Amino acid sequence: MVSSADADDSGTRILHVDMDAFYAAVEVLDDPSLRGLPLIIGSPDGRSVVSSASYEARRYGVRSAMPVSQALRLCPGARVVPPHFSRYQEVSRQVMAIFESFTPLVEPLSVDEAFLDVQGVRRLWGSPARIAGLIRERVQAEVGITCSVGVASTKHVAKMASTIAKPDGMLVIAAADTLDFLAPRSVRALWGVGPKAAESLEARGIRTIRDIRETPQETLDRAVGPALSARLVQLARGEDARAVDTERVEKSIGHEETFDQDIADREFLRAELLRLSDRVGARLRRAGWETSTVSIKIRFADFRTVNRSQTLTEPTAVSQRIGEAAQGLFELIDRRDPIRLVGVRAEKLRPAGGGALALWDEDEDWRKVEGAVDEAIARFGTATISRARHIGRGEGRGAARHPKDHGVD
DNA sequence: TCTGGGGTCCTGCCTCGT
DNA sequence: TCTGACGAGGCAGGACCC
Repeated sequence: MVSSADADDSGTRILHVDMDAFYAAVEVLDDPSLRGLPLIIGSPDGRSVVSSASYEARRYGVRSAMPVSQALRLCPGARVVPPHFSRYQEVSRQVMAIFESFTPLVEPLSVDEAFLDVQGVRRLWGSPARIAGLIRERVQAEVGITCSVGVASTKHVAKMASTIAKPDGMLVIAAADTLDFLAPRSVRALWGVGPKAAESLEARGIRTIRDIRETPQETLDRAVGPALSARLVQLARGEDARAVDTERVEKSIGHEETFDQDIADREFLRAELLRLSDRVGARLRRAGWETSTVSIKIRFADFRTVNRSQTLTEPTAVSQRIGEAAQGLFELIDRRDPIRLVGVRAEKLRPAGGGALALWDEDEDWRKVEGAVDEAIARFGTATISRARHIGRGEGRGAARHPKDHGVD
């Protein structure tokens, strides 16, 4: 589906750009002999699931997150290609650079999609619909793969539009058309409605977004809980005040691994926890973070999953201490059955070295300082206000930072 | 049939301090 | 000194997203 560049885009400012079957497209880019074939990106053996599938494979019912074995039963002629994540990252950087050449307000959601706010660059590039067209052309010409774009007044509607536009399409929803666009669509199309929430809503006769608008709040609360129901009502009304956020920070870092076969050997499992802790610690140190909460995840052969977490007496980025905590948590689990997955995660991150600081400059507006303090407290539970000798450009608005980074007085 | 790995967010329960 | 109410925070589980 392709809206024209002169489609009515009045009241729009948000673009959602989504690469089409991204992993499969990159594999075709690197090996043109794969073009036109049904492709499944995933490990051919073990317990892998489909990470991505070409549109040729999707025609057979192959979907992401489906076990590869099941996908091969649906599409026996498919080629299974192991994923090359570092290569996807590399192509992703190329694509994001194109987005950023149009507007600095780019919020990557994952390797293959991003929100763009183009309100401020209309005089430079033209209307949002025209910018969407230009982006599609440049991604195709410079990277060699296709993308789909949704253009709308809010993030949520832009994302819905890009989904409908797929593959290799573009859909523009003028602000005045938002409610009509939303009304007949399934509740499943709303952000945050997965299989469980959809089942609960449909059991109450709530099937479309129009139904959500017409259902009393108490009924929705009972169906999906107060937090989600409040969000759904807003989205169903076309209200979504979320701005394009260019500075999202990760809140946890973890690694997990599913074994080819279930494992009961405790020593082996303890060693695996140490190995995963080592990877987590290395990532923390690279990012300059410490963790104050370590959690482990254990999934048994029957798929029952348990989590155990512990708040540390001292925050750390030392792999050995994370590993000791992980092993200690593992010993708290009484069940001794074979295990299919173990994971280690570092939560409640803060800058390494201990100081959660809200920095401010001589000439900065005090309201900005207040914002920085709020943010530091929200993230780290504490904030120290310090005057910085120098804060470089582009290092983050009101971000909490460690004194060593800035030469604080 | 057989369910990855990386995350975020919400809910409910429990404990602890005031 | 004891007791109950209440809020904050830790912890566990689960839904959801890509």
